[in-house]
Amino acid sequence: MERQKGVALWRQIADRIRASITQGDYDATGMVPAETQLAAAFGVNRHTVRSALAALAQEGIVRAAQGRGTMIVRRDKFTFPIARRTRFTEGIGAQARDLEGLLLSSGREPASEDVARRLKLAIGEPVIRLDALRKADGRPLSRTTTWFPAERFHGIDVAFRRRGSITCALEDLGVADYLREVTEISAIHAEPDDVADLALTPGAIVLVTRALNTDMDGIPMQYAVTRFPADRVEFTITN
Amino acid sequence: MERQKGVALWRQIADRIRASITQGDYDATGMVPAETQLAAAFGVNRHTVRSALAALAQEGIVRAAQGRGTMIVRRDKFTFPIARRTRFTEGIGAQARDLEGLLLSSGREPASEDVARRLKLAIGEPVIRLDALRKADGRPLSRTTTWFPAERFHGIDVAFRRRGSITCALEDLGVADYLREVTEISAIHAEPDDVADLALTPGAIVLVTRALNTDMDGIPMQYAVTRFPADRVEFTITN
DNA sequence: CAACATTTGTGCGTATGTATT
DNA sequence: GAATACATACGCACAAATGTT
Repeated sequence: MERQKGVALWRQIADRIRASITQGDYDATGMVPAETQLAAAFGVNRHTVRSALAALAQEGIVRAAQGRGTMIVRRDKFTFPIARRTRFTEGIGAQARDLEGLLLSSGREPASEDVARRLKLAIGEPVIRLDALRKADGRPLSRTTTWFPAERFHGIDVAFRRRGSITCALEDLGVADYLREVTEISAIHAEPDDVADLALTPGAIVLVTRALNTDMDGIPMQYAVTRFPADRVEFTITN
Repeated sequence: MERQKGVALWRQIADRIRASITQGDYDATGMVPAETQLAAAFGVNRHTVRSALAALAQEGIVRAAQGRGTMIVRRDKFTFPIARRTRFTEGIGAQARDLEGLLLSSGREPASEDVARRLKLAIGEPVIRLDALRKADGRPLSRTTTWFPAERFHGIDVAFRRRGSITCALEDLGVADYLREVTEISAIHAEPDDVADLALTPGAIVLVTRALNTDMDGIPMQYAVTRFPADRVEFTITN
């Protein structure tokens, strides 16, 4: 391996491996050669190859598995539409064969500063919190924490557990329709909880949405913070 | 350092340093202690500390500088509104003291498959491409590549260079108003170009928007792919 | 200006642990 | 169980950047 001036060896190697992957050199096996082989091929120490592979893993291009090797990752994304009538289940609907919504936990709690501000409640007023995980074709697709004013939406947790969908649960509570008022989107690195819940690798990207839904009269109804694995989801806003 | 079963040492150390940072232990200097000091404090090898710091750097919490140390990063985000009338300059407007738009390069070229589809042109029809960098208060805020149908928008490159804003440039070409038809949002790890253009570190997150603007008659006018540093920007969609 | 100490960056060698085949 | 392959951790050495003397 020739040393380019000023560019670390492991970076050069990462670039070359990335190029080989996109060029399809490893398509036969779908795997990158073993670290020892790469080290020999490039004439560097195995640690140097590991630095390169770590960078690629962090980019989500490859995924190393202890004892098996380093696999090349290829997956396409779900498109999640964001509009005035945003519905999770309908939105993803046709893109997956199988959708499920799991209620992880729920509870009644006093509204935090953030939740109170969004739902236009006083701080400390009771809200119902739902923690839900949504899966598409068996793979985690989102992790939502959502809050409802407690008095108006008593029983929403039971309804959600039964129906597996917020929209359906709200129907059961007599809410025929609702609107998405505002959505905030940001992106961060996966935190330990995300790694666990969304089956991500540390360093993966999580898209975070903060959404406020109102009833047809414009009264705040639901505030939801949802975390999506960025390698499996993208958003579409149609105006 | 006690070894927890099944959790790598460097992860435990990363968690402890992160906790110390959020707790404000290092606020006096705004820096993390030197690697050798941390290694001694935790009773581990310097490489182990480096793994931990690398993870934190990758999360954007710290930033290491050769010869100086590892600084704690603290910054807040610009909010970029996405709506039917989305205008970059107006959108960021009040949030920055100083906004500038730089034309990096421009040219006339045949429409690629992607560009042609979005602009509803035939593949190969001439389009004008603009590469622009936007800065807020001297810091790169976005990197846009945008395409216009060549015949209708002849001279847009000159106009943009003069005005530093797409909206103003379009005004000069007689386009008083336009609408955002659709916006796609995804998030990826920074690529080498992003690192250079947006002054990011490798491993940072880039928010990518793909937007189609039409004129008031709904005719596709501009297709833009914009890359934002995720640590400096978030999006708001108001329905 | 030069010399020096400090601090992070890179790379190699070695050893051991752990998961998979 | 044995072989293979990735994961973690330590130790050493030197390079490169920075700040100080």
